[in-house]
Amino acid sequence: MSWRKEQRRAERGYHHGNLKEALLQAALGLIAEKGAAGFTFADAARMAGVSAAAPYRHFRDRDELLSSIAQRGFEQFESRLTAAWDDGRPDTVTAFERVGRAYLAFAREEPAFYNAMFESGLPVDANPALQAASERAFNVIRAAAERLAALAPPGTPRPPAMMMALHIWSMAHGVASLFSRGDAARRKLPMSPDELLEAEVLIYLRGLGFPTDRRPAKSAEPPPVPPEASSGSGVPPGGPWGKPK
Amino acid sequence: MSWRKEQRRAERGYHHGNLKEALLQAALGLIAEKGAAGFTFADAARMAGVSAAAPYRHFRDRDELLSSIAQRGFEQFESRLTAAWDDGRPDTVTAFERVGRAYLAFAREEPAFYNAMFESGLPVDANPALQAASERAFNVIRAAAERLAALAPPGTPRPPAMMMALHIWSMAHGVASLFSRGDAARRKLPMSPDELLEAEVLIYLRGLGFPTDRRPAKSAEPPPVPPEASSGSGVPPGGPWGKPK
DNA sequence: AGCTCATGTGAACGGCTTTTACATGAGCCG
DNA sequence: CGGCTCATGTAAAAGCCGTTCACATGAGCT
Repeated sequence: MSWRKEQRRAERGYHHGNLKEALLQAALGLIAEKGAAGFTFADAARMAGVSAAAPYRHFRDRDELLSSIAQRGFEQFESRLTAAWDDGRPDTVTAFERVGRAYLAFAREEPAFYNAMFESGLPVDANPALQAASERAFNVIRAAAERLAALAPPGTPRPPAMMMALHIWSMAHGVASLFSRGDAARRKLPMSPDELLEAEVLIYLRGLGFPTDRRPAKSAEPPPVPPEASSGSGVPPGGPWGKPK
Repeated sequence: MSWRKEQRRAERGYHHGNLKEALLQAALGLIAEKGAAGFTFADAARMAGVSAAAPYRHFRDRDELLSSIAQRGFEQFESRLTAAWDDGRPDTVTAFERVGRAYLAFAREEPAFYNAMFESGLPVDANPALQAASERAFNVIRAAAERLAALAPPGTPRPPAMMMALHIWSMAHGVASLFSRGDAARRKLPMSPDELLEAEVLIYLRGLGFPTDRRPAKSAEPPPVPPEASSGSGVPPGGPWGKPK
């Protein structure tokens, strides 16, 4: 009856060799399936082929495993946002919107990370490393907002970059957690979450006085790269939303 | 040692008399304290002074209790949003922003409900009654957006009300779940969550072409009520954000 | 070859969820 | 009033999980 476990053991020996990593991977899969709440320490151990007590050699407790995953998640998140931002190329507004799409893409493609980071209820502030990682990710948005704010049309008061960053973050997180994940994604929407967020951001930027109908703006921005005939996903003609019937 | 339980029993008799309600209240308190994930069926039973098996006479399982709470939450939510909207008085934009503040206020003041509704991970779509309640609440925002959209400045394409409603919802939910609750509220922000959301909505509405500097707009809106010298929390002079230094 | 210590095991404790058989007593019926 | 019935409660038990502890194993160093 227990030949399974014995065989497992025979295959890999008494010592696993890479248990910590195996546990992280197992947990990632389980969280993606059943959410951080449904994820079980014992299940991860089973999946790695070790006893229920083994994980305690690598993580103080279940929460520490979760924190480790959230930590990695923030790091990957930061890296993806940074890549999307691409230092503002080919122009600030285009790059800014690409960051928004990257946010949603991450939430969709890495549900386990996203869950651990934002929906697991673990106290980010209680863990300095975690908090720092979270802050580094946010700083990508913040830096992008900074560049954008610097381009504010002359004559109008310049919007605080920090505020813009918080606004953008809240929009992206709102769309992701309400419409882009799990079964909530099944709400019938008139448009895809990506389109929804893109329109939202465009309208917001327009509210700040940024020209958004054509990119790059014909304003004072020095194009770091010759503008390509970009953006198959750019603004549809007639504004950020489809043409009204 | 067990005089406690015996005494409890002596006080209220073998039958509790109102266990279902007592369990709901207990659960509400527990969820507010420890989150939906940390909430325990057994704990609620203990708090109500009954055995661990008693709750099963009133709820199929732990999830059904959670669903009941979410259901009530959506109902109260709807009622509070409806009150805040007040049928668009004294003017549409003012009322619209009041709905935004009511959203945040609900998230802050009823953390247990909000948690059960949006953060407990229970499948809203799987429960028709729950889904319907959720939809009714959203419809308040949707109706408000409808009224607002009808006031779109002439000459510009009229924004779809559904899209506006989804945008506003995502902003409110984003701000609430990132900045307005639990320990995440401790992120040092340059402004309160309420101010943050208010500015976000105002900038967004401006992006749609709505005049937001003074309310009621001097546009075509027929004021249903003589405009009061309202809004101690209205737009500060100089735009939706504070004056830039 | 032998020692040591990181890593893994099994057993055990307490707590939770859920089921089952049984107990209680409130409300109804004659 | 006496007795029946059934909703509502209880205790006990099975199965799972998290966590701890004493003990086993074997990889790597000397």
